[in-house]
Amino acid sequence: MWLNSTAQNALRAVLYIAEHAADGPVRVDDVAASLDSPRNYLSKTLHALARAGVLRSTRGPKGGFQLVDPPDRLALARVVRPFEPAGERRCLMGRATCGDAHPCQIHHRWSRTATAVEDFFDHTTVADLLRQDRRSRST
Amino acid sequence: MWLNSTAQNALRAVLYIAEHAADGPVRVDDVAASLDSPRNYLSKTLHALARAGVLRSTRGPKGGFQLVDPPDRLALARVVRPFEPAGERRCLMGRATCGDAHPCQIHHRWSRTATAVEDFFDHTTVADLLRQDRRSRST
DNA sequence: AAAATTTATCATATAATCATGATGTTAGCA
DNA sequence: TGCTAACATCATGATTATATGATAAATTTT
Repeated sequence: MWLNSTAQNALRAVLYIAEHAADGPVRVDDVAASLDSPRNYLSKTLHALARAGVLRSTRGPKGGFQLVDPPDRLALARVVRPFEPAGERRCLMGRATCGDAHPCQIHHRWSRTATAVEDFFDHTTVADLLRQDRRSRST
Repeated sequence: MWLNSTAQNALRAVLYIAEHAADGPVRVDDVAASLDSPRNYLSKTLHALARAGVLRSTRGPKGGFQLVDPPDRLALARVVRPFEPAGERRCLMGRATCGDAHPCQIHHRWSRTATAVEDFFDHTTVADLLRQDRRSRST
């Protein structure tokens, strides 16, 4: 499960930036090297996060990317959402009409699980990632 | 969330076949018409389910697809698994090394949610879909 | 003002997913 | 045997996701 690779990179990049926040703006090249991820593609990804209000970018020497909000105010949902397909529906079987009003056969049962996942992304913050025991960290 | 469209079609197709099991084998053309899904692509999908032991196909007149097992013995996981990317890992951020031994920063927290999703697919059966109130059914 | 550093963007390439149309293969039946 | 109904498969195309390389634009430093 089940994030696409762009969203996964976004999470890892934001985490890296948060970890290095003390040193000022973090350059794309540093993030890319750390994640072993293609530079220009990552640049596009970070730019998308800037448009989404998650990161702030500054150009020129000493430039780079910074978090807009403190880590405990940054839910993972905000990092991940810009990379989800546009009008994604929640129906397990992809029925266009499915919803609380016209539920498909599995709607209610699936809703409980789907809500659990959404809650995870809404209530887990970047601060939760930073709090982890450093011994179990890997880049 | 967030099955790819092939897996969604597979679920809908299996459900349709289960609903029409009494009439004998169900033809691809009937399933395709009911789902408004491309015939040949669906054929490939159903064939994959046959290879996976979920469906049995018979050719020639009066042929079509049937469930191999009764609906209450058919977990959604079996229907969906053939259409998941091959060696999918469970790490939220896609780290190759992440696991119970070398957990990433979010591993334990995410594991609880991921397990809930896996349990849903393992323990929900096609029979659960058939049991639904017919008034709330839509094809 | 010029040079250096850094993000932004464009054009293009590659791979995977999704889809279509044509043709092959199997099985029942007259 | 030959016809027909049905699944199986092949060749190809379209779309989207992922990636690369070149260039533009902005900012700081000298």
